Amino acid sequence: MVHLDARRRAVLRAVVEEHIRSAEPVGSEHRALREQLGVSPATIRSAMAGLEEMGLLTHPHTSAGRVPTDRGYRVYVDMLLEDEPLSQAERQAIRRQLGGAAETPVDLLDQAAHVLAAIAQYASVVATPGLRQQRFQALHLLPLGEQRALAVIITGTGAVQGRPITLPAGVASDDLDELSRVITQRLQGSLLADLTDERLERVVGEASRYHQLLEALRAWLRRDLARGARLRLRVEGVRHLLREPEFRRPDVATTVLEALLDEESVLGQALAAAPGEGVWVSIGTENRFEELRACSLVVAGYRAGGRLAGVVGLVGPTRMRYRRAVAAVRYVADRLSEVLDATA
Amino acid sequence: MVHLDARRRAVLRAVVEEHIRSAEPVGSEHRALREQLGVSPATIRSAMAGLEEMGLLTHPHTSAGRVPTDRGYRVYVDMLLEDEPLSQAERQAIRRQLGGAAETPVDLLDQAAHVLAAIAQYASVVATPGLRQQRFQALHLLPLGEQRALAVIITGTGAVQGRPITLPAGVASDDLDELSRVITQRLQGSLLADLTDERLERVVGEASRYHQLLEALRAWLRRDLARGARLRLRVEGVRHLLREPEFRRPDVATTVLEALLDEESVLGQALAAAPGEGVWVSIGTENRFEELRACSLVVAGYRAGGRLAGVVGLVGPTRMRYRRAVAAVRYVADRLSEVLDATA
DNA sequence: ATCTAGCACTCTCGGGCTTTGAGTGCTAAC
DNA sequence: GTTAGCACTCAAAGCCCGAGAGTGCTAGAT
Repeated sequence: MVHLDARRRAVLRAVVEEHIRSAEPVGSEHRALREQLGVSPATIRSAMAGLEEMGLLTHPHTSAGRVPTDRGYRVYVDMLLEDEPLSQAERQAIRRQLGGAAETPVDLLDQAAHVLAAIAQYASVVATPGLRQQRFQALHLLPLGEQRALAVIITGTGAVQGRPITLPAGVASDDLDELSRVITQRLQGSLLADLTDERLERVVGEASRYHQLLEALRAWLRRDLARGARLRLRVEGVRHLLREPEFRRPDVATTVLEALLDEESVLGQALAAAPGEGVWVSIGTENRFEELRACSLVVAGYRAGGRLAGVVGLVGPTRMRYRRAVAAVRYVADRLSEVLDATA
Repeated sequence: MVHLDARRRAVLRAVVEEHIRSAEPVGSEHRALREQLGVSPATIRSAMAGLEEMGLLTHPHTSAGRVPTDRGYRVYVDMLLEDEPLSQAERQAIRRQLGGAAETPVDLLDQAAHVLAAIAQYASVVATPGLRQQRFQALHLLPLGEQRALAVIITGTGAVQGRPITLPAGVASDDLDELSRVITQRLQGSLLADLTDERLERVVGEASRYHQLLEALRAWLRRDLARGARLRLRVEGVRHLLREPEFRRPDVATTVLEALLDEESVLGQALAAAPGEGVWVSIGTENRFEELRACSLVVAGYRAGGRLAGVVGLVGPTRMRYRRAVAAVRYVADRLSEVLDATA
């Protein structure tokens, strides 16, 4: 942990906040700075020089003002960040969006992404849990013509997943209902991730004639497990990023947008680094991925059915309005948990 | 319809194709042009002057070469476009992606978007039909605790849509199965768009105690109808656009990306203008929406279950490789129709 | 009648120059 | 420890100019 005397602390905070506001390097004679700190430019200069020595500020070139480094933002976020509660109107807007009509969970998460992007004016992302993170509620095998059926899994959160499967020879349509009922009864409440091969095997007895059918189900789940690492991501409000001056350089914009839109695995894995508790901030080069080095993430988990279900967050430039971002993410995550925990 | 003599025709084609290749204004002394046309620059110049007069070419400034106008591209596409069949390898790649494992329709469309973007190197978009465009296959009401049920609609293409609804007082869990069966039987095969209020009403008898439940179903469908205009869109390969020189200007890029990503309704409505048959090309200012004036769309419909189900297409700069784009879109749409028509 | 060559003209682009001014670091006085 | 003064540095902006690309026009060749 870095130690800062009161003066440097004040200077760091002022520089960071002013830079966040203006997007320009901040000089020692800057008006807002002088007013806020009430000391002479020379004094500010010496503090700045110290902060630069510590690696918290930097200089684009000799005659420019100071700009926070990623480490500078880190210290700011860790030590100097004050809460900036959302306005009453904003809270209401969020609650209205999320508390509205009983939607499907997917709709709800879409709306969360939407409102978060709108309020924070950055790109938002919601990672919805893969199948395996959810609890098995029921399986329904629905006849779908000759030798084919639609397998529908319903999860604890009310999500519905269907997939057509081919029936083994010798399984009639009439068996499907019975089979559905048996499987549902036996597996209800299990985490889908826990449905290992053996577990499924035991459900209907080993040498059963349903073997082939179970195999299909298993393949389905396994496939979903494989893509489980990269959760399903919903990204919204990308337009806000393009307004930020740091993303006006086309190469930077391209890199970031690729990471957000086309290579979802990058963002997904970056999000996976978030701890379960609280609001997590990852700044610039702290991100595991090169592509996100111009960005910061502000992320929080949300809960459904009493368990951590996914994460919701913001992506912005490192020069991000962390106060607002943290407040918005926290509020949305909390509301989301409230709604989802209630319905599960 | 514009009339062009052979010379102008050849010059227009050469200019358009060279500009597409190089992204630069094309001068009358341009090497490729002279070689291709085999006449002197002066001759080319006079043809160009004529084409400019007709509004098919333009001049960024006095001493620059010519650039096609939107109308120029239009004439090129309508009169001068030759087929450029995809390579064997590309066809195979597309077929592999689309013919693979029996996926859910949604997965299939995602893959179509993916492979199309990869092959054409532009952004791709796939519009999947709204619920109402599909045929009703079955309804299942699945108990979901106290007074609540999950209504699952299965459509002809095997798509699954679920939504929790609240049961009217006096409807027990046991009734649900029976009710599901009745509704399924009566409605099977109907187009969801045709499920009008009266139609639903008749299904279980008028003053029925299921009234409230039907009301919920109806609301669901109606809601989907409302959002039916904007189909569900899957956009991929946006990164390719950012590589194009015309999208390097941040304001242009912002406008286009907003239209593609955040304001799906814009793209959706633009796509809705596509006719059902063949490959449709919409160039720059021909697009209904201001935001897309820097873009061209190349779009074709695909069929499922014997009916037009949705559209698939590309979004690129007006300086687009139309030959490739048209070939790729046509091929993907055809393969998609093949697969979807087969499984429906 | 069409094409070509020649030529004067226009206008953008890029390089190199200078000026400007913001911001710094240092030193010495308070 | 703080402040004022001052010389120094360096990017950004403006400016000028030459180079070069491309044009349109006209007169002559085919």
